Amino acid sequence: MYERKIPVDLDCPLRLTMSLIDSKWKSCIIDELRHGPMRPSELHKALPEATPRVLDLQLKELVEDGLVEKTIYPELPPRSEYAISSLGSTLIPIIDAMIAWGNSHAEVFEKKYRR
Amino acid sequence: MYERKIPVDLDCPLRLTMSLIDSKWKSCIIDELRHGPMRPSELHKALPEATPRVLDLQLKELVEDGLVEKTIYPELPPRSEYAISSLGSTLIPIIDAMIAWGNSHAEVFEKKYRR
DNA sequence: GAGTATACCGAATATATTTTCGGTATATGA
DNA sequence: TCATATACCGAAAATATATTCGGTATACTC
Repeated sequence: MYERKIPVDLDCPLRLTMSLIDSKWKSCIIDELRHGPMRPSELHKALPEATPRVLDLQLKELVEDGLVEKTIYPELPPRSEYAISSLGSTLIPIIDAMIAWGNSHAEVFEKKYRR
Repeated sequence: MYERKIPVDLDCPLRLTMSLIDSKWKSCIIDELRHGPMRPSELHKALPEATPRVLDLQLKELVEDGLVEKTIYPELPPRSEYAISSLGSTLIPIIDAMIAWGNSHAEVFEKKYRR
């Protein structure tokens, strides 16, 4: 996450949690990684609406925050894998709750957000 | 929420849920309103880091999304109150889970985000 | 009459975030 | 030799979001 001029008060536990997952793709990335480690190219196939660049940027932040772990294999062509960390996996119940909420209430927002 | 040029795929339940609460102040607003209806001026006192303007904008979106209900009292000076709706209250377990997570892991991020 | 408080809103500006584009490097296969 | 695939990154542009400023209107108190 970029540094804000006026930094958010992260003493608030809600703000702290939100700051870790509230970007456009982070929660989706965590949701994808729950089933096992993935390479960046696999992640892009799973989330085709996200550009490789933005996945790269957000994976980097997730690693910095300790929610995801990166493994580099010294091969050519290069290979790396990203896996959810034990800290990151503690967020899964929250992700699950949001998925369940979205499924339960999708109809309410169906018309509103229909493309 | 402002309309995106390339609209997000809200068929994904996770993205749908996130889209409703992932702005800077919405989750905080919902958290404040859980204890009862509040007037805009009260909300601003409770969340002094948020400007009245941004609270106004985000309350408007929360009302549009059906998560918050607005009551206008025909008095002068004007008075209005915002209350969490029954739909909005179904988000409270998610908010609670995020608060609990933030409390549990605050130490991990203490140094990182210390001002 | 001047100051205060209320809720709300338009518009310009500032900031944050994402996207787009192109480039690094190296091995493989056609 | 040329195209492909891999992961990654810098920089500019585009977009999204938040902030700042000032203004609307009204009734109250001093």
